[in-house]
Parts: sequence; C-alpha cells; structure tokens
Amino acid sequence: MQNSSKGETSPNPLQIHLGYWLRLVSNQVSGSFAGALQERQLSVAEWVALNQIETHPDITAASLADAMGMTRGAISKVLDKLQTKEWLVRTPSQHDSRANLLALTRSGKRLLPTLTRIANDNDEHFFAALATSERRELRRLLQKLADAHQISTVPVD
Amino acid sequence: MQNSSKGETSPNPLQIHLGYWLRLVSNQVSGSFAGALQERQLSVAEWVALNQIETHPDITAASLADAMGMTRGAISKVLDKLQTKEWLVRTPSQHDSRANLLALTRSGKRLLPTLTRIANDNDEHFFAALATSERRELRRLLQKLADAHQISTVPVD
DNA sequence: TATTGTTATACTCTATAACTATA
DNA sequence: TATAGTTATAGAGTATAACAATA
Repeated sequence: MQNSSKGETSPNPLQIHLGYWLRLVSNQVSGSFAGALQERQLSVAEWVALNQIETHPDITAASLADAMGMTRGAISKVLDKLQTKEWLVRTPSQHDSRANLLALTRSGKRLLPTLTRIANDNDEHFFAALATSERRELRRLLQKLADAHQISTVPVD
Repeated sequence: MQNSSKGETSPNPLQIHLGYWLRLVSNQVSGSFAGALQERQLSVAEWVALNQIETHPDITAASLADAMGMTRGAISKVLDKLQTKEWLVRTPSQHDSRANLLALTRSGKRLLPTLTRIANDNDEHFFAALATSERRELRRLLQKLADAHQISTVPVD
C-alpha cells in the first residue's frame, strides 16, 4: 500500500516507470546527504574529490575530471575551494611541469573519517527499512545495471 | 565483476554505500531521459508538470508546487514556458479569482502520448538488463523505501 | 601542434523576498 | 491579515571557449 492509502486522488502515470521510483528514492538519499555536508560548508562534488584524491594519490586534475564526469574548468573551481580550506595541495609534476599532482593535506586527511561517518550514517539510516538480504539484493540489482550499461563516472550530485 | 574487471587501480570507498549505486544508476536513467526531452526543447520539470496537470485537471499552481516540491516562483516560470508553447491555459477560478485553474490545451494533450513513449522507451531500454522478476523485485524494494520514508513529492530532475 | 590547467563568460535552475490582487 | 500568483534579484553549479605555459 505504498501510495494508495490516504487522500490520494488519482494514480500518477509516472509511477509506471522504474526510473521514477529510482529517482524518487535516490533524490531523498542524496538530498539528505548533501544537506548534512552543507552544514559543514561542503558540496557533494568536494566530498567526492576528497575521496578520489585519497584513493588515487598524485592524481592529476584531468584524470579527476574524467573520473567525476566534469569539465576541467569545473574541476578547477572545486579544487580551488578545497585548497582555500587547506585540505588540498597542488604540486607541479617533476615529469611534466604543466601537470599538478593532487594530494590531501594533513588537515584534509584528518577530515575524511568524519565525513565518512556522515555518509555511513546517512546510508544506514535510509536503508534500515530493508532487511539485510533485501539490501544485498538491491545492491546486486543496481550493480548489474551499472555493469550492463558500463557506467563508470562517479556521481557528484 | 561489476567494477574489478579491467584497468581499475584501487577500489572506490564510496562504493560501500547503497546510496552510491542508487545515484550512479539513477543519474544515468534520468540523464538520458532529460537528454531525450532536451532534443524537443523540454525540461523534466515541464514534463512532470504536463503529467500532473493531465492527471489532476484544474489543479492550482500552489498545489502543483507542493506536489513537485518546488516554490511557487519556480513553478510560475515552468508554467510560463508551457504557456508560451501553447500547451497550457490558465483560467481564473470562479470561486476564487486569485487562483488560476491549470489545464492542457488540445495541443498539449496531443503531445503527451509522444512524450510518454519517450519515457517508456527510456525505461525499457535501461531496465532490459534485468529479468522480469528482477524488475519486479527492484520496484518492490524501491517502493518499500519510499513508503518507509513517506516520500511524496514527485522528482523533477 | 597537442595537452594541462586556469580564467572569463554565459546559461540554467532554483530559492528568497517584495509585490499586487483578492479573500 | 492571510493567500494566490508573479516578478525581481541573487546564488549555485556547470559548460564553453579563450588563454598561458609546457610538451
């Protein structure tokens, strides 16, 4: 009885699409996470960039832009913000002085566990409505779709 | 082997979150649908508004704003665009002359089946990777989450 | 010539708030 | 006073394209 319980007038024809339900739920999860980050003056793109740099030390801005599905101009601004907050340093590469190698500062590294906990809490709070086996099945189905469509860029919103 | 097949360096810690996979997949589905609409100079918000007005004839702008989770100012602009394209008429209410009753024009009604087909094709193309039983299970899980969190506003992006 | 990265510019989308008209 | 709707303004986020430095 997910949408026919109280006061509903007519069914919404958009609901026939799986994409509708996917977006409905995804917007809620991502929206509440974005809100939690915003309380710390941080965007989702900044959070993803911090993670990518942590995972791929000395990555370049161009590679990061590719991984995040953003233009270099857009990435440049995200990196500016992280640098202003002193969570990031850009070091010119020895091999190619056009390129900057990206790395987290001590302060940036110290921040990550806190942000990770926010992300974990958000995820756990939201998916607590599902049983463990259901969460496992949902993950399997989503990964199957991601695999079938060869989706590789990390979502940044 | 959804993400460990070729050329991957290190696993992405973001992938532990179900919300990550949800967003990854949802962005792809919604992004390709938005692109298809854009070829017809139409935004997702316009498409949703057209559908809501079709489903709830003589709805007011205020109710529509609530249903779509947008402000009245934002809805007003969406309605302006639909009216410019002559898919929508705003008729002052008999009972309350402040309120406008929203209705589709003949041209707007004629347009909807075409847009619905685009939406159907998009959905079918994307979820063809799943078996019928898997699609059914995915829908059940998503609706269970929507129900548990009482999500009622229609996604418009 | 091609590539890395930054910057200038413009555009889209939306919220906030001021406003008009009506209740 | 409160509500329906519009409009003016501002902000966030991103793409495009021009640019400088280096390869």
